[in-house]
Amino acid sequence: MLAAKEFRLTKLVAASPFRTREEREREREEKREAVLLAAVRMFNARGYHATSLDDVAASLGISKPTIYHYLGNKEQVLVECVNRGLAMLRTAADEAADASGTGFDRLRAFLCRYAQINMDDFGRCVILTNDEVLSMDSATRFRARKREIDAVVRALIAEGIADGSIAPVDVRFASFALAGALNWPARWHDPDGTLTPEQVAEKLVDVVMNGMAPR
Amino acid sequence: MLAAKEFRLTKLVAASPFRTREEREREREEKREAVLLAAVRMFNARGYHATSLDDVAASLGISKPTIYHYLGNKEQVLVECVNRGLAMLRTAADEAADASGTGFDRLRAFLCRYAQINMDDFGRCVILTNDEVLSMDSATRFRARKREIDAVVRALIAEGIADGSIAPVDVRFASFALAGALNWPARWHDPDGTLTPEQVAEKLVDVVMNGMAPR
DNA sequence: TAATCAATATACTCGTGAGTAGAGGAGAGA
DNA sequence: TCTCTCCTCTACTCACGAGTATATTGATTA
Repeated sequence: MLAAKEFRLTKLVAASPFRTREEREREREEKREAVLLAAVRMFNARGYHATSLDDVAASLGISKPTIYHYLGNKEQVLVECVNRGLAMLRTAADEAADASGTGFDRLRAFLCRYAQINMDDFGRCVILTNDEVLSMDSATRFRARKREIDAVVRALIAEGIADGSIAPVDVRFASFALAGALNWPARWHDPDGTLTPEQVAEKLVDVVMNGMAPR
Repeated sequence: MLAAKEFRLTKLVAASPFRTREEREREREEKREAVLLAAVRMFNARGYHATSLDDVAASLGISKPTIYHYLGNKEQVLVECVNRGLAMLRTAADEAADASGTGFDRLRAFLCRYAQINMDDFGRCVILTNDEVLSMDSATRFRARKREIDAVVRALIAEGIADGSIAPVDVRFASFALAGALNWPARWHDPDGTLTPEQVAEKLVDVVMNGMAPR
């Protein structure tokens, strides 16, 4: 069995319709991910309540029970989507915490990444999902994970104030203002537009870091 | 008839259960407004789709057909709510356009008012309502009215840049960033919290106008 | 080769919520 | 007093969408 798989891996034979256990598991994963991607795009475009799993299934050319074969229920579909977005944010936050440089520079770098994630399919979903649509349980976990990200922003601001690279602003309100400014693209950014998420992020972060007042 | 009303207006008699035509019309208006207020609060708290008109009616101690007696359908309820919010914004925008002072000062004053409106019941509704929930027709009008407000923000920024009171920022992205930062309280502000909308608005505007960089 | 399992479909159930039909009661006006 | 209009209700209809029961097919395993 192992020999057969090794042989096939050498690509000496055409792709076989017979799958090994790993291949089947990988395919299952791929299908699950495809369902989530199709779902998150429709959730983002039309809203969670306005999107039926029949619609999602149709967009993939499958039927609703197939979705239920891969995911427990509609809420779990949404939860998996926001979890992917939250995971990206978490990674970015961890990198910011480990980075070196002034508070200002580290905050700036993190915010750029944060804004970019908010223009990703799964990242947008984190912003567009209101916790009222979730069950109490999921909503609690969701809020907790968002709070973790916010805590990192506040820590970075505080560090910047401590090292003198950031003006002595009100940390709480600064984090609210930054979050709002950088979450907003989740609602207006057009992925087909001329500007890439990187460019949009850069420009927004410039404005919010420097403010309006001439210096 | 007129004499009877005049007599009653002198408050020489106790309030009568018999209504004049004007009183009846005013009462009808009041009831309509009460429906809208109850509806917008539930829409804001639980989302438009998740709120049934049965719920709204129950919160007023009436039945659903009574709501239909005052308003055409569910979408019209929502449209009337956002129109009230948009009207407040429009008024604030007109005042800003007529005000005197530097671009910076006028922008600052307008943004404070803008942020406060976003913490009002009807103002929040403007932010929380995604145009996908509206019919194409209503959505088009909605977007157009929001664009008018945005145009005022951009004009104020441009004037500020012209008169030197505002740094030469990218007008488009500055307006996006400001809008995002000041719209966000619609999602997190707690009306029962310790800070009034005025205080919140003031603090947020401070942060976004001055930025993070030490000056 | 028989039994099993994975993937998918069709065709349901069932609850919910928008919107309506129609009745009743109460004040206004003739 | 009779009628009209306004307000409100109870009791529906109807569509939609979440979730399920069950059949089928093809591959896997014993």
